[in-house]
Amino acid sequence: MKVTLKDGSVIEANAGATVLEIAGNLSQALKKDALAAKVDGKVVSLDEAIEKDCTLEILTFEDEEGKHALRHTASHVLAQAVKRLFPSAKLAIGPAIENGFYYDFDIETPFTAEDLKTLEKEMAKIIQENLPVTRTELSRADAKKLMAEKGEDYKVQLIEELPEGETISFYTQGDFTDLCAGPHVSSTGRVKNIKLLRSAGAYWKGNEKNKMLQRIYGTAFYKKDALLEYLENLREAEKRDHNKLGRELKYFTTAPEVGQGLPLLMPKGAKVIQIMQRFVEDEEEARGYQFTKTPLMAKSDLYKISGHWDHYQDGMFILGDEEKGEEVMALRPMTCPFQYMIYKATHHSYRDLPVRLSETSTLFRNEASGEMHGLIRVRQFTLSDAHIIAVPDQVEDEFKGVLDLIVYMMKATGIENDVTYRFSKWDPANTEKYINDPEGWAFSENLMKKILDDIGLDYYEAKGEAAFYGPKLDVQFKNVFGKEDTLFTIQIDFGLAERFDMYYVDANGDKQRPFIIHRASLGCYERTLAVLIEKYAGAMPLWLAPEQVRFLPITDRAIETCKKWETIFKKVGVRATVDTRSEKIGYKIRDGRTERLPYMLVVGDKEIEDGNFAVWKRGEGDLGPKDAEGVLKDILQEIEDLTIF
RNA sequence: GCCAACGUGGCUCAGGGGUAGAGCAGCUGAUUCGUAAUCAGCAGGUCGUGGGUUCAAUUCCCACCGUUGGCUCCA
Repeated sequence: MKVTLKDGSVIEANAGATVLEIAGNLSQALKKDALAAKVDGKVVSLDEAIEKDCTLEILTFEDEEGKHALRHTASHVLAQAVKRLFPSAKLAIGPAIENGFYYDFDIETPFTAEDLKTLEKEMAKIIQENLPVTRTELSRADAKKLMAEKGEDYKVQLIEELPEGETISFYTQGDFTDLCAGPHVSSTGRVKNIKLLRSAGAYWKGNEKNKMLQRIYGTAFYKKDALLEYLENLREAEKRDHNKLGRELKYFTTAPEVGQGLPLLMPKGAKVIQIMQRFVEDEEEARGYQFTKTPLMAKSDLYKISGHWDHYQDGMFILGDEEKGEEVMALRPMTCPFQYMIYKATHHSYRDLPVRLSETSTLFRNEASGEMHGLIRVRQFTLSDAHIIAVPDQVEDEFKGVLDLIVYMMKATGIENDVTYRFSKWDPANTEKYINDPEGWAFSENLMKKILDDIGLDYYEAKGEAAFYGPKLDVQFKNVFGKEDTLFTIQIDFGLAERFDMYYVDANGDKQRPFIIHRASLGCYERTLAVLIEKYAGAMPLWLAPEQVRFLPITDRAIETCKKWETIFKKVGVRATVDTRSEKIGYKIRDGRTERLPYMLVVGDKEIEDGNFAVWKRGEGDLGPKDAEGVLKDILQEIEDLTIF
């Protein structure tokens, strides 16, 4: 039998030889690090017997699939440890995930932090035992019988749900057997470096109507150094956590009396948001948007038309009790219906379209109490919102124009390489959540797909992530904990024009339904601020820095000169202050560094004499004395360079 | 909303059944200083809130509120 290797070379092997045996002929190093293999493109365990000619690729921890196999086995080791220490626990599922693995258990009492330590020790034992991991296949009936005998109700359910004809396989290590498609590494001894990270509740099948299971998250690495480095990186990343740093640097705070999800933006945070807002509004105006200012609340009637009353009521703050005969109002969770009323207030010819209505819009959403997170998930936020009402022919160009605007905003804030694009589609099975109009969905999703492919955007598709009225292109960002959130979004809405009876008059004098694009250009400012704090570890780009320049007088004699320059800097739009405290220069520098100031300009007797500043620049340190006028010019130039492309 | 952990002065934390401590920040005074913390003094907390157990609770128990991570949801 001929086995073709990754490098194209062909080796002879006996039919029925296992991958490991074949690999053994290759090189000791590769054999030692081998975790799994790819045979004809299919990932398999190393004990897989090969019967006929094939291509073979050995997978190590360097390969995604190898990493996956190791971590998947680690999750089985965890499950085995749980079954040993908590025999009554029932197994649900335990996959490898991006940076590790988890396993869900149904257990009477949730795991404590202590339990995790004990489990980790038990896992170490199982690893020490170096149990071979073996695969067996069973018929559907036998598989069900086996799991039912063991009382593994969840596994029985999983088997029942497997499609007809699917191979049903089990993996066994010592006294532990689990339903699993595999592949796995060859023995528990291969899983060397594990760490359990946390326990958490998780609903069976991710549905909150189902029972809550106990999930344990962990990670595993092939090399110990890599594990330690990963854990260290986690700690480092968390130092950039906007929720900690943003408070320390006085961007925002919260107060229990004000409420959950209602952050208070302090002067520095408010300043950054103001800068972004001005930037966005100026840019949008230049790109043909018109601005509106609409009410923060409306009668329930409006939301009944829009569909929010049916699809989004849980997410709204509702005022007034209908049963008491009061008028029922709701704080707005979205801007759309308000801007639609503006559109409807005028008759529109096809010649008027597209109409681009923008609004810096404060919205209210009643998030579940466990959901709030710093500035990223809040109950009140301000969105750089807009709706483009267009004739069908214009949708493509408008969509591309919006994407161009968003990319422009990302370049200005420097985050264009930190995002991923998600094409969010509906889930036909979930008629509760979505407008049930399969034709409309098909049309708008195809249209969006065509546009995305046309642009050549690198995106992935996600079912069940659409808005209730149409598909979305979401620009996703991961925070320091690896949690992903939507930063910007472009949505094609095929449903609401009909509901609101919005129309334009076409060339034949007939009424036609327009398409509507919903979009956010720089997202919601609170969230964007959070992202910037994490991205830059609090050191805002110069043009966004709430304080750009601080003058540091060395003695009181220099205060007057500093104040004079402060006025000059401010006059040309540079945000400058003077540190007039009677402290040593080292103390003031230290303070400025902690606050991540972009520039500190030190002024002493020498500088006054020579008309200089001793320049301290963030990231570069002490640059020595420079001509005062020249410094101002350079700073102004730098600010301009950052925002003009 | 659900699961877990946590809640001590503005911040970071120590302590622990007998009614609280440090550093930083703040204030006052002195110092006028050359690139990551000048010195001294002062002030600041009914230990998240409310119940319960106890002779006694900040410490133990319960509930609520809040914070953090996860689930569901989502800009």
